[in-house]
Amino acid sequence: MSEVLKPRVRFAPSPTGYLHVGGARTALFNWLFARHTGGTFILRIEDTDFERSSEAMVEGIVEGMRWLGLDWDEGPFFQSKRLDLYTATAEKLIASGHAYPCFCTKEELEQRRQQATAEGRQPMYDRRCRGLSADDVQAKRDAGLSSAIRFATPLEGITSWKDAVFGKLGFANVELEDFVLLRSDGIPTYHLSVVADDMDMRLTHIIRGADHISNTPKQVLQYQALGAELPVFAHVPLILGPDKTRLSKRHGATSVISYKEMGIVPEAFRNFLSLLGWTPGQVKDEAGKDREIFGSDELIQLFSLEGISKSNAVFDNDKLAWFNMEWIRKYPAEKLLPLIEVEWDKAGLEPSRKPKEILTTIDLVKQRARNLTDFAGSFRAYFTDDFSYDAAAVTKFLADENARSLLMELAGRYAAEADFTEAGTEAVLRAFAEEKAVKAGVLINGARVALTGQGVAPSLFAVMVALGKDRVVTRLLAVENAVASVASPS
RNA sequence: GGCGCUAUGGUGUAACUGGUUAACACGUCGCCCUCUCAAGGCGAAGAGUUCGGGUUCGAGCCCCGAUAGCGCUACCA
Repeated sequence: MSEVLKPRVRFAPSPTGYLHVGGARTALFNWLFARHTGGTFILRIEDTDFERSSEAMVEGIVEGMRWLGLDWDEGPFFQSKRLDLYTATAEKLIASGHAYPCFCTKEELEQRRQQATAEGRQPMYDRRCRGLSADDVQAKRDAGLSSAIRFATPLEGITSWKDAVFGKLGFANVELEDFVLLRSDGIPTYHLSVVADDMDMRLTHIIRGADHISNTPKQVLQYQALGAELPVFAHVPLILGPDKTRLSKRHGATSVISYKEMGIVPEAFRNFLSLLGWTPGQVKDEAGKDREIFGSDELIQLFSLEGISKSNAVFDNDKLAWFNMEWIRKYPAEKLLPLIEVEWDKAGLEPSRKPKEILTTIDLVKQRARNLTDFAGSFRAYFTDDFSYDAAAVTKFLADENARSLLMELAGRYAAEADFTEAGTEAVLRAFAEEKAVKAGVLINGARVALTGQGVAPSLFAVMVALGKDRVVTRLLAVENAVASVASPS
């Protein structure tokens, strides 16, 4: 009978927008909790607001979750297909005297609300339909009036629960209005559908944004009215923008997918998000300092509700950039390649290199990548012969005609060089510089631009080996093209 | 306005059940390395824990008050 109860949790977005970072973090925490405890993670789409919900948004959410590697065990369930459950739940509530029909129209309600605020009163529903007798109700029904169903909140007392993050939380019942469960068109409101579903899906823990704290008492009341056991509520603090207001479009990218498009690697985003409002405590590295780079297995192992913080957190792009850099460097080239290929496609780049060369080259340049788009941008010349020169770099390092002719001459030396290794190529260049009585730096910097089109690159000789002898010779000989392309921009 | 929550450097966090000069990471600045730029190494600045009271031998941790920020205040979710 009493098998060990495995936690059941859910992520329940409403498809009224793409998966935004706040939602993603909630999903992540639920997922981490489920995986840590060996529980079940359910995806439920809260699409009872037909006006604002759309199929495309559902796909956007799913895409975002897949990108982050958040897989679910059950669902997706759609509330729009479970309406019978909600009406049945509402009827139970009516039968037990916990809910009642309300015939006030939206317009009447709105008008009373405005009047109340104008007179300085609380704009709360005045419960005028709560006292309707069975005859009154029948009479209105006969007159063809439609009704919403409201919950009859207790007129006194306190509704409280123990939140896993915030501790004991409570609201005076007088502050709670007789909220609507079922709209007059029979569609449930959020208040009803969440608890009906959470109960039906036997959820044990409700991990969600702290913006839901205020309507938790409305849900607790329904659990009590239905005689159901309360799940554990865990409210997660919100994510704010740099100006400490709730993160929104004003702050720039807010959808998870836009971070993918910016060249962020999923591990980096997940790692960053996990540490926003949660901490595993002190996890030391070999040097005894706190570590923050965690892969998903480690996050799963470390995650616990106790580590969730109570205060809101600011989304810091700089820190995300740092995680991204760390993770790109950590990725083996084989794993990076498919992600890079997406960037190449977008940039119309077709690598003119052999697959094996590509992998070693990725390993060389990933050390200084800040995001995936770099591989199709400033690293372009490493993968294709179809690249252009950076004007500033050409002006800075290839302005001297003499240097350019030396580079062309140097090409000849390389063509004849048998030992095309880092040490070999360096020896050739330094000997050549000495012979011509020029500084090696001049040739090195010039060669870098000729070979990569950029003023910034890894160590020149490592670049040479990565590109291979033929390419090095060809590109050095083509050094005048660099100057020409910059002088007469197409 | 009402109700609720929160409050540690610029940012994210740490600080065992109150007990050394409040720690770590990102960011910032400087130095080193060097063929460029990152990275890396070394170092520095930056909070006396929102403010004011109180309890205590002792408070970032407990209590009270203030302030600020955020959330909710819909027949949205």
